[in-house]
Amino acid sequence: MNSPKRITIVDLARDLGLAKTTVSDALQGKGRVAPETVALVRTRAEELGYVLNRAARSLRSRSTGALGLYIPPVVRNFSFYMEFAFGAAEAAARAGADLVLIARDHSAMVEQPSAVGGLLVIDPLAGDPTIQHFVATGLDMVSVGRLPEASLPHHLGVIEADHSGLSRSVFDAVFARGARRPAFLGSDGTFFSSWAEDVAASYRAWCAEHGIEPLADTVSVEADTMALSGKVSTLLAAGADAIITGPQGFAARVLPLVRAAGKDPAAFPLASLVGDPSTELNDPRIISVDLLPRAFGEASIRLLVDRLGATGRPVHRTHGGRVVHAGPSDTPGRGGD
Amino acid sequence: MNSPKRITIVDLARDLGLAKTTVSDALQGKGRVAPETVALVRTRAEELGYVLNRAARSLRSRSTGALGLYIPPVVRNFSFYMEFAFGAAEAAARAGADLVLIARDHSAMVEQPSAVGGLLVIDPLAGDPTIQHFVATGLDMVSVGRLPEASLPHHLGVIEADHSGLSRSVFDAVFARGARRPAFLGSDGTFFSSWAEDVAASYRAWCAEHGIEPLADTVSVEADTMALSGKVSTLLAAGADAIITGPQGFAARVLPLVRAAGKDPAAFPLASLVGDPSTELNDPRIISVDLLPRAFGEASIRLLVDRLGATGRPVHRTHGGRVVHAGPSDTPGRGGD
DNA sequence: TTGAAAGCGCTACCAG
DNA sequence: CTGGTAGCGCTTTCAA
Repeated sequence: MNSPKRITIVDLARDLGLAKTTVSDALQGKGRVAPETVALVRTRAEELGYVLNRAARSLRSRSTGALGLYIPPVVRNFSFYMEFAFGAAEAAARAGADLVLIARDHSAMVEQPSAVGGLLVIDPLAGDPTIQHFVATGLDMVSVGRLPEASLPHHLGVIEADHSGLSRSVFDAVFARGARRPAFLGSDGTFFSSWAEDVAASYRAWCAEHGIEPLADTVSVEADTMALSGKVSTLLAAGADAIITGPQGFAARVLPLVRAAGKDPAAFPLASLVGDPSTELNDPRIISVDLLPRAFGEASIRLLVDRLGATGRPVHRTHGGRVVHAGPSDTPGRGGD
Repeated sequence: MNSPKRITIVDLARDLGLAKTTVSDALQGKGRVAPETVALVRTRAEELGYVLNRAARSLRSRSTGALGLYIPPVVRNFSFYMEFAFGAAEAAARAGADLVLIARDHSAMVEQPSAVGGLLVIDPLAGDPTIQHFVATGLDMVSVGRLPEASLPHHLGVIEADHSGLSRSVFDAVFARGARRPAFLGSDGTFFSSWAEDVAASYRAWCAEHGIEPLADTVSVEADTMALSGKVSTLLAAGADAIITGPQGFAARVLPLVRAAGKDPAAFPLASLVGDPSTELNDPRIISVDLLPRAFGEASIRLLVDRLGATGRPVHRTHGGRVVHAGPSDTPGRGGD
């Protein structure tokens, strides 16, 4: 009933009358072996059902065929991150690696670190102990969004969407629909990321350019309807005639609140800076940014793979996104690097 | 700029004047060491920035702190699987393991198998070469849905939702809304799973009980609108006065097609047996089954963890789900095992 | 083109 | 309670 004992390269070598070095080289096509020998070894390996022992390989060669993805706990439920993760898994597969979803907390990682050869950290919170741990480990990493720390060893790259440009397009669209006092509802310190910074700064700059007095507030990404409702009331009382929300899905949740407050949704523009596919991207009543999370995940892994083992200052890349209006006038995003 | 050389237990042992065995035992609390020694070793380890080498541990102890999740390529984009995966990652974390998303194809796995200690395979297609590979490897595994093969070594458990019961509730609901010729549109061979079997069988049985002539057809889970439209036309022409769809999201896609065919959606019940959160679960026009994918993922990992290393026939567990009507009369599902 | 030896860092096993 | 020895399966390095 149990594994009948797994076959090793030593077994293969004995069986073939070769040295285990030769077998090893033949199996991974290390060049020094005669083509016929390679064929012979491979055939026999298949016959005997040989499978490589990854642990042994890793131990000796200090390389693991896996890449890690760390998503901060607060936001793991957002569909943006799920789609991102699946895009990343796909890209990792193309690079011959598995993708490890790292969800354990810091303490557990000390006793049993993840066996990954490179790490993608997405929207990292300042001082997140898990990330500190990875840094201490000396793991090569690429961040999605800028890190709170100015400079970190082994931080090899940054990839981000053009949040300033995209949110600006949204503000313009809201303005074009007649809003003259658009309010901004961003995320608070429970989820601080460079994205949140960019978007808030972009709002202030846009207001300044249009001679509009900013009307901004923040909520927790974990806010319940009660909390959200309070914020919305305050903004409306202050004279908001449009609301642009930051965290994914919040615009859709604000919609009924606005209606309940007696506003006509048709005359009250609503926008989401991270469109939720389930509730926002297909809703004609909401202007939203589609960050193309799947492609984002793929591009991020590509950057990580490109930079693995490299040194020097972090490389910077930009990922595209697009603004989705109700009408047919979608604004294509700027992409590539 | 590079890692200043990672510290090992030998370094620690030398530093402390102890044997490396003692250090090893102390670090993992193997009981035989004096409490003070344990404290001493742990403190010093932290000071020196020691991190365990997972490869070495795995090699020696034949255990990896990671569990794998394999999702067939055809369906990876369905949000059901994404939510499932994140639930699984969370549960794995609680068990002290990482979750590896396995997306590589068979050929790549031979040269570089995934370093996992147990595997979750979900809705496996008959003859999927990747799964065959895992079986050959002798990896402990649990399947979500029954396997096409009758009996497989190391297949330690099966977990599934009560698809027959849930779909029956849906048929009843459709009937209650007045439909007398409800058609069923299931998935075809591009995605064969025990779920598809159960649901189709359940439909036929229900029809027989109600003296209704079955009206069923199948589509590819990858069907485009054109293909879907053709199927819908055929069903309507055959006299369908309601449509129940199998694959996630198909009911929402059928909705506009039905309207285009001149049917009044209000009088034409539409149902989804795997509700899509983005388009179906919140739509009052569609009756749908919420399989609670996140909790499903968690329960699946728990089963895997429970059964790791065990032997014998596969254990069977049931996961709950619920039917979501437009009204307030949701049917709670049966859960647990 | 091939082989032999050494050793990656850790844990299992058996002495003390 | 602690230490020594062996060895997991592989790749690296060097010699033939």
